[in-house]
Amino acid sequence: MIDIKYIRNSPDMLREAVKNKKEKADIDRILEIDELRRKLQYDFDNLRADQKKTSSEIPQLKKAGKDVSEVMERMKSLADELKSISTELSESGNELDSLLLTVPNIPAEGVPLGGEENNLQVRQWGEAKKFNFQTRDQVELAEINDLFDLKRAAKMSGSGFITYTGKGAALERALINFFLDFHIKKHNYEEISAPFIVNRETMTGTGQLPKLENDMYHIDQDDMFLIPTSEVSVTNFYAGEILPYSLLPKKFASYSPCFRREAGSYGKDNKGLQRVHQFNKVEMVRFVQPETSYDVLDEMVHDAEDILQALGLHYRVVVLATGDLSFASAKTFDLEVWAPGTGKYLEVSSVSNFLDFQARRANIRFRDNDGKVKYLHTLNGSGLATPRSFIALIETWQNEDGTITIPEALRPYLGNREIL
RNA sequence: GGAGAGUUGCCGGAGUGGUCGAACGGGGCGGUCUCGAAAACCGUUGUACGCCUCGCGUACCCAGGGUUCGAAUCCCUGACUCUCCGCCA
Repeated sequence: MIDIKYIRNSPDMLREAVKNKKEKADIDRILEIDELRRKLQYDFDNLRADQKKTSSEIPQLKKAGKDVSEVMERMKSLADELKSISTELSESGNELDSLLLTVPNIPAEGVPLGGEENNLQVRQWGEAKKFNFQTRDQVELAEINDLFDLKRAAKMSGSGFITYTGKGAALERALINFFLDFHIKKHNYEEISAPFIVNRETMTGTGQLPKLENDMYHIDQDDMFLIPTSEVSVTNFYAGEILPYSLLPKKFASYSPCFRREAGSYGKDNKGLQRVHQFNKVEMVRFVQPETSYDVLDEMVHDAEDILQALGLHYRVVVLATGDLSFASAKTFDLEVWAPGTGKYLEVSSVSNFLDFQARRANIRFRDNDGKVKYLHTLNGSGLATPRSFIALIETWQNEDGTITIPEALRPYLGNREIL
C-alpha cells in the first residue's frame, strides 16, 4: 500500500508508476475521494465534539433539577445529522480503501523502463557447459532414469501436474533439504513452517489480492486460498504487530509447496517440469529496518546464488524492467539458470525488495531506537524452487550413457552416491 | 460436530448506560537518594487521523451492525482463544 499522503503530494509519481507497471489504478478518483473523505471527517469531528460536550452537561443539568427537554430536542437533531454524515464517511472510506489496494508499488530509481525485453543482465557465473556427446533434455533423462511421470500425474490432477518417481522423488527431496540446510547453516536463517492455506486478509497483506485472484486456487466453502508462495504466510506472520527494535532484523527460511493456476499461460514454456501448478520451494523472507533494505536485497541475491554455485550450475543475474516487476515490488532480481539440454535459461529465483509496501498492507511495524513506531521493510526471494533447479541439475550433470552425476554438495543427501 | 467460558492499554487485571482513553498492580523510561547499584519515594509511559500544528479536536476497550440525547458498558451477527465431550492423522 502506498501512503495516501504520498499520493496526495506526488500524484504524478503514482501515475508514472501505474503506467510503467501496466496497472489500472485510478489516481484521480483516489485524490477526489480522499478530499471528500477528509471534508466529511472534519464535519463529523466537529459535530461529534459538540455532541460529546453537550452530552456531558446533561447529567449536571438534571442534578441541578433543570428542565432538559430543550437540550434533548437539539441533541436529537444533532444525532440524526451525525448518523447521515457517518454513513457517507464510511462509504467514502470504504471506496478509498479498496481503491488504494489497486495502487502498485513504485519501481525503484534505476530500474529499467519497459517490458520483459528490457530486463538487464547484471552479472553471470560460470559458463554454458560444453559436452562432447549429444545431450538429452529433462524429459529424455527422466525416462532413462525413472525420475518423473507426467502422464500419470495428469490422470490424477490434469495437465501441469507432476509426479516425481523413484530416484526423481529422492532427488527432489534432497534438493529441498539441501536448500533449507544451506540457508540455515551457512546464512543463519531461522527455519519456519507456516500454513499452506490462508485467508483473504493474508493474501491481501502481501499484495496477491485483489489483483491475482484468478491465478490462485480458492476453497469456496471456507473462502480460503492455497498459497502461491510461502512469502504469503511467512510475511503475514507478524501482521498487525509492532515489533520491538531488538527483534530486527529477522530472517526466515521456509519450505512450502506452491500452488498456481497459471491461468492463460497454457502452451507457454511448459514442457516437462518447466511450468507446473504445484511445486516445492524454499523461500527466504526478511523483516528489516528501512535504511538497510537495499543492502539486504543484494545479500539475498548472493544467498540464492551461493546455492547454484554449490551445485555447479551456470546462471545469470537479471534486474527486472518496470513492466516485468510484480505489483508489490520496488526492485527485483531474477536468477536464471542454464539448462543445456533444453537450451534455455530458466528462472529459478526471484528476489524482491517491497520497501514498506507490504508492511503497510499487513500493518507490520517496529519501534525504532528513538521510540517512534515505524513501518519496517520486507523482502523475499526464492532459494530456490525445485522443478527448474531439477531440470538444470540433471541436464548439466548428465553423462553420455544417460546417467546423472550427483554434484558433491548434494551427495550427503543421497546416500553419498556419486551417480544418481 | 456438541456444550460452556472468555477476548480491555507493553503485561496482569478492574470497570454493566453519562466528565472512562479507561481504576489498581507489574514492567519500561526519567528523576531524588547513592561512590555505584538495590530498596524507597516522585514523575512519566498507546495508536491513528484531522486542523486554526509545540496546542486542540476526533476515532479506537476482538470485528461488523443495532438501541440511546449519550455505549468499554445493553441487543444482534461473526471471528478468534480456552475447557469438556464426540470424531480423527
